Amino acid sequence: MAKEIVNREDNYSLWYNNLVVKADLAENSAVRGCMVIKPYGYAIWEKMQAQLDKMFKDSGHVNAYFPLFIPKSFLSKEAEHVDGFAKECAVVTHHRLMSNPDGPGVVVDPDAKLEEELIVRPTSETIIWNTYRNWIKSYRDLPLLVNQWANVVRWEMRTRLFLRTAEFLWQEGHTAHSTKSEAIEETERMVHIYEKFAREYMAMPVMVGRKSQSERFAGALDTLCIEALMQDGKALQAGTSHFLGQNFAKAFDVQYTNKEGKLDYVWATSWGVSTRLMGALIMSHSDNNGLVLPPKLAPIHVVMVPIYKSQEDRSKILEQMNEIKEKLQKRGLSVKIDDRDNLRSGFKFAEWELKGVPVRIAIGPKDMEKGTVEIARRDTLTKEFISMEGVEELIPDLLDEIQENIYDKALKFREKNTYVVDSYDDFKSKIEEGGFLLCHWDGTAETEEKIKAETKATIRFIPIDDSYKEEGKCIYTGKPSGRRVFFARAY
RNA sequence: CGGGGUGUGGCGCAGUUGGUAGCGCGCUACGUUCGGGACGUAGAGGCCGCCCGUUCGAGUCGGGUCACCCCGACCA
Repeated sequence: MAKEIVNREDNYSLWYNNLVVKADLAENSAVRGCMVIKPYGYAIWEKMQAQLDKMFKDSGHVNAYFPLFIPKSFLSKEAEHVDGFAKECAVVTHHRLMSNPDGPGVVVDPDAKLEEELIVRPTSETIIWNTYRNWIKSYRDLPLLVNQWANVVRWEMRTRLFLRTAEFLWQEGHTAHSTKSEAIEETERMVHIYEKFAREYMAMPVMVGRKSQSERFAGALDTLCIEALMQDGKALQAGTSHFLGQNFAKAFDVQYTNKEGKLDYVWATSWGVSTRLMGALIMSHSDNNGLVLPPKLAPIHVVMVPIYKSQEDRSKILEQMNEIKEKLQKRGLSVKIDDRDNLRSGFKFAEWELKGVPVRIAIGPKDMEKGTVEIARRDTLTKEFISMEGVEELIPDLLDEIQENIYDKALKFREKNTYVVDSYDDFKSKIEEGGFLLCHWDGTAETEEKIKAETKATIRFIPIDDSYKEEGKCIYTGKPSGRRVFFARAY
């Protein structure tokens, strides 16, 4: 299955390291597991950002910014929360350096020790809720719907490019509501916005579900998620939305006066997606020729490659290309003419395929004679000659078609790799092939833990869709179960 | 944090019994090429991850350390 199409081992460097979207891991020894996102890769992130930001604002949210440093005492105010993050925190202890009295270089000035250590935010619930205490006094201040675009640091034991870097970029929404039901609605609204973004923009089909208790966010009462299946058969959590109950309001004493004039704690949610989405994008669509970018997120929609022998031909063709480029730009497309004179066209074809540009237009002397252009699609790797006249009218439709085709392909892949499994023996053999396994589970953390220990598979999510409700028996214990859940090995 | 592996020009690698480094790609210049990753000629580019040790002499041997990759435990 998956491994025949794309072998992750082989393509890892092709997709990430050799490439464009590539992130060099920083060579400085002090910076562990961080990434440098090159301009082309960052352009993809900017596109994602712009679209998500629009979707947040369209649903009533606003942006704000909170400090990078969190006083250590803040983190310990919510017991479960600190348990979840304590093991992966970067801690600031001093605020000054001095020249080394015993030799060259600089050392930390021992006199500059901070009275209270600062934690580099692994997530911002604590510092934000500490601020919300002063922002929320009345029911008229609610709901408070704030999002932050930021970087966070989690000192993970093991890092992996894009999927789990020590520092990553993300957005984190933190909302406050006067009622429990309103907060739950918000939690659901946001996970569906993520689902829509993944489907419509990333061309990535995702399942919406609920995390089991053991996979829940530290400090949350409920965690909803979007979960995608990568081409190597492993699942990837691509975004989460948490219902935090009144945990943080109580920990930071955020109370408001309700319509009846009584004090009450507010209800909270938080939700986020990160640069992990770029890993998801790459691993969902790429093939052995490199990246395949969905047109809606591609920094360059159309690349134009001239083919020529003489400088005369070259300038004629480039002139023609500029005309087409202008027409395409008027339709809102991003177009690149690859006019580099030192490279052959074949090399350029391969290079732009590696970068995942959805459409390539090549024009040579023969085209100039016949009035045609060669159009190549990145998703299917097919080429055809069409009339130069009116090409600008066809390209937008073609891009839409590519966007759709990439989605369909990913959806078919997931459907083909989702299995209904009713016995534990079957489970153990199927899990080796990868994919989602849809099984009955008795609902206990013990069973989940045992299955994980024996097979490395975890419950990715409990579907919230009622169509998965059905009476059955747990594949492990045989105890009764009211619905099927999705198991997979995950990143 | 445990197990395994790797650190040598920008990238990918070689380097024998220890004797101050080589190949391919890329880069620069010139020429010939140009419809799917061109070729020739001439060049430039390296405190061999870092520290300590053994030795007359260390890329090579020993110890330590840091980083990265893979497999676990942990996690977005």
